Amino acid sequence: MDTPERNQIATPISKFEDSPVFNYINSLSPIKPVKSIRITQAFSSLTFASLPSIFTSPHVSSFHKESRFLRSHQDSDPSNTGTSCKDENKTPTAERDVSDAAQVAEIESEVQENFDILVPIGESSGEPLNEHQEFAIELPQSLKYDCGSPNCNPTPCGIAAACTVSKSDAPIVEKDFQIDLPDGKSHHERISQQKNDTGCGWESLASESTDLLIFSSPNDAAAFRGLMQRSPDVEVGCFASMVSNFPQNEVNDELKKQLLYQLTFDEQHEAEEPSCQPVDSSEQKDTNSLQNGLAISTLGDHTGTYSSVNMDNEVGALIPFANKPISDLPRGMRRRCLDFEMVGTHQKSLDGGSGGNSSSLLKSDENNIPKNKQLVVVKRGGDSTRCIVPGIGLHLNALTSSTKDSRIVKHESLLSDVQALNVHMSTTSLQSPLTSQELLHKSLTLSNAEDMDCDDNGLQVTEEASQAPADLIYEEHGQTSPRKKRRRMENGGESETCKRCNCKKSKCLKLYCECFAAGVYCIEPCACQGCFNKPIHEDTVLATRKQIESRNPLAFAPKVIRSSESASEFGDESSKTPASARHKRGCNCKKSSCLKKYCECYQGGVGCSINCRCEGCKNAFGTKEGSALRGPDCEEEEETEKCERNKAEKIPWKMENKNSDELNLASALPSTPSRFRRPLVQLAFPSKLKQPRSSFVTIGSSYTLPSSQKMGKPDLLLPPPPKFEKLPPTITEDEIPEILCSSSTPMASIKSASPNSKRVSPPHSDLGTSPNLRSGRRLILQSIPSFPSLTPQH
DNA sequence: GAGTTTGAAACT
DNA sequence: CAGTTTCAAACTC
Repeated sequence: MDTPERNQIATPISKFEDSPVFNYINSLSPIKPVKSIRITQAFSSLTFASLPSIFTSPHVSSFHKESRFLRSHQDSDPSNTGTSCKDENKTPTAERDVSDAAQVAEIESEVQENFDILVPIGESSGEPLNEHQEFAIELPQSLKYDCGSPNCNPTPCGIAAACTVSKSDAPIVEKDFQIDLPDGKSHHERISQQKNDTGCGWESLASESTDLLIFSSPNDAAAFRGLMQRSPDVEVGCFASMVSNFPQNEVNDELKKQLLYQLTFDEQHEAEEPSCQPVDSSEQKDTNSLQNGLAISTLGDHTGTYSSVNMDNEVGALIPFANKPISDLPRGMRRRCLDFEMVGTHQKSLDGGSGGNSSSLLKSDENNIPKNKQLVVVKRGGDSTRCIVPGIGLHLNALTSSTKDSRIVKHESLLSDVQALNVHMSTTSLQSPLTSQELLHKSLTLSNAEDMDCDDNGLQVTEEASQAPADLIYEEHGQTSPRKKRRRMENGGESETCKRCNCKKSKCLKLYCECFAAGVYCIEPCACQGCFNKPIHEDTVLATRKQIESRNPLAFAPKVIRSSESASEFGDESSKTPASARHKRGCNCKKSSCLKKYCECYQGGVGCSINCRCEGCKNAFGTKEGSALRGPDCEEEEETEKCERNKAEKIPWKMENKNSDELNLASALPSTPSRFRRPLVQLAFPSKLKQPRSSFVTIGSSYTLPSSQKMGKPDLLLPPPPKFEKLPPTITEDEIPEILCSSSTPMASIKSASPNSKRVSPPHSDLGTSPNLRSGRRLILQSIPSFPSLTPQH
């Protein structure tokens, strides 16, 4: 789609330049390096991205596609994998190549280390070729990123592409790529590709995942050009990918070195056109298809790589990202979430054998990697563990409210956050590799650190909000029963994250299923039986969804809406009581008096309204009678008072949370990643907002939990808060129509929303230090389709 | 952890 | 649209 890629990560280029590797390369190359300028770019690209549906499905389901890709790729190109290496070793020339490759590999690894890029080194510490192969997968992504980012200097990418294509003997498919030359000029380059092997790569990329080629069209690129600044990270990634490829490609050392050098600086606008030439000369035969094929699958992983760069080198690097408009980030991440979640989940299982599995894109070998560089092992396993996090916002928010208490986060929440991010990414072409990566990387890094805490579940989540919003460590060690997790979440207060259903008969294809209702795939932790709500059954899920929507278009729409103005401003909101939000359809409680979570209103943290048909309503957030008697205006006030009274007795936590949350949001969001996360949450919010259950939380909902809750110690005085102690996911009424009406395409939705400029933050706008949470959130709501669109996004 | 309660979702 | 059934979460013990 149109998603521009951004690299928000401020790459430590300077560091790179200072590194021995750099010097070495520099010495080899006639080109004189210019001191790189560190660019912090605000990520606005996301804003443009279309809102992806939670279900990555039709369009997205990058995961599936990726998987397919990998499979096909492998099948078609067996030589690319380990076999190729063996063959090379057998031949004399191969030896030389191998040695060269090894040398290059060394360099590469060093370079990468310098960049703190996560690399799949693990298995192949002794096998340069393998390592390279693994690296090779990055190339496609690099291309993607470069191409994707408007400002990004595509040269490297262009080169890479050219290389890939140049040697193909097979029939080729021509594609137009816009390449920005170092001199700043852009022109179209016709790149031919192999149709057979490569075809799967580029073509697939183009056709199947429009995401990958974000700016395949010049127009798009131009459109976004102003918005985004190319980030060094991207370049780095490209660079790394390129380098990795060389050995495989049997590129001669000189060329390799030169290329590396050029690539490195290309981004800095110092690259020279000649850089492409080496590529031409280089021989890329086998790797083309592989690289291309992997490209899609690796996206998620890549993200991680980039993030890692930021994370390791600079905590502050994340900031730029954080500053980006909320709407932007989440989206981008969504798509990737799927991949990432896998990463996080599988980390532990790396040893197990990701091995030949195409799924294992990134592997890190601790031995090979410097301490501070945590290897992220990404194992792309089957569909099993994908957790789409419904409530990223919550988690993130919770995380952001850094405190020791917050530190221990249920990894579930973290996962969910990450996943949610991934989901966004996956659904939208826009990806902010950093976000997902950051999370993962951070989590990984932290996991090593002493800070980690282990959950009952075995998931390890560590959060350091104080340091960086993105500092989240999550690791899944084991699984626990859904109930346990749920409990945890409740206790911890971050529980909204991942939904874990326990469906036995519905196959998770009905609204009974919380996961399905939330628009997320079931994940490993779910205890569901005969679950079809998995990426592998994407078609089924989508079809079912459509069917349900056909019956009830609002089936997946948020159930709780916030009264129009309330949300506009933090201050306002903080003063408002839950009553300002209402359950759209109302509840039908008869025995629970709307005082238990059986009641959707209560669960959602909102008062009952005239729409409710409840009997004996005693909703602590506002009774039906109360709302009926008073007008909306009075209602709020009265309810507020009422609520306060009630809360004091029954559910103080709610008010407290809300107020504090919002306040915190106002104060804390700016600095924390949560800002953008919130939007994500909403975006991610599936049509159905079961707040308590889903992790999706409306902005302000869960910013700060009482420390006790965070710690997992609910206030004793209070009744068990609804799952979302935070605010229930709510959306303003005026927003709802937009959301519902909003087309699946983000751009369109944005456009429609943007007229209400107050709410929408310009994509390019730099939130900077003072992000406007509201705007971000609003933007999300408006732009995001209530439910993941069933129709593929183009 | 098993069983019960509850109300939404689904079905008729 | 109303009544009934099914379902899974919420709750209780």
